[in-house]
Amino acid sequence: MDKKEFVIEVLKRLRTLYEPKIALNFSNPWELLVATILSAQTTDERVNMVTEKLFKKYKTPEDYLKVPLEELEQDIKSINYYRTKAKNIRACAQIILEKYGGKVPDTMEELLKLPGVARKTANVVLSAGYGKNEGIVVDTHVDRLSKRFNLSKEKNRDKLEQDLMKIVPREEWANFSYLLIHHGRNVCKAKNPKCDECILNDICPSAFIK
DNA sequence: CTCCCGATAT
DNA sequence: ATATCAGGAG
Repeated sequence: MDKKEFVIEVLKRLRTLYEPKIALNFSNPWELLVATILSAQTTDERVNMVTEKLFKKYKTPEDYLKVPLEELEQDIKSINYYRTKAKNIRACAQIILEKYGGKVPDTMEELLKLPGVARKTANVVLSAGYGKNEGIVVDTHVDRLSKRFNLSKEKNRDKLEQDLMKIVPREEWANFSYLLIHHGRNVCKAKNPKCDECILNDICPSAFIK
């Protein structure tokens, strides 16, 4: 089984366990952008707890600029790096209003110009927000599982993404990321992977070796 | 490579 | 008390 066949089989099996959907709650691209900025180094579940209240108070980019920065900080206080993230969200709101007429950009190039947005965040917005497959979301789970699957040895996230883009069929890019993220959180954990109960343990090159 | 930083599990 | 979680900027 080569890498491409391996990926197809992995997707087929993981689909029986999880929905290939992002775990973040949102109702439009702007909310998705805010949620994704908040999700850096933070679990999606915690982000959802915060955004449930946040999105009732703040609807549009303008709403984030109406209140003092300190107020926004308090509203996201239970999130990691809340000061940096509050500042980035406000700066994004400002730029999106001034440069993009209030609409979140739908291209990689423009998204990467936003503060607090690198390829991971941009790929989430493009795939989950706009249904575009410009790249593959590579977070810590996709990074770790790709290496355990021997799909790439790249340490550099951007280069790892390039490797994956050559192996995974384009129409599956989004599914690949979200299925691996779910499996990484539940079974193929960073520290103590549950290989004994993993649906992939008969084909995984790293099964049972630690 | 350092800084940003809180919640939850153990 | 300490480990774990899990991106981006400078």
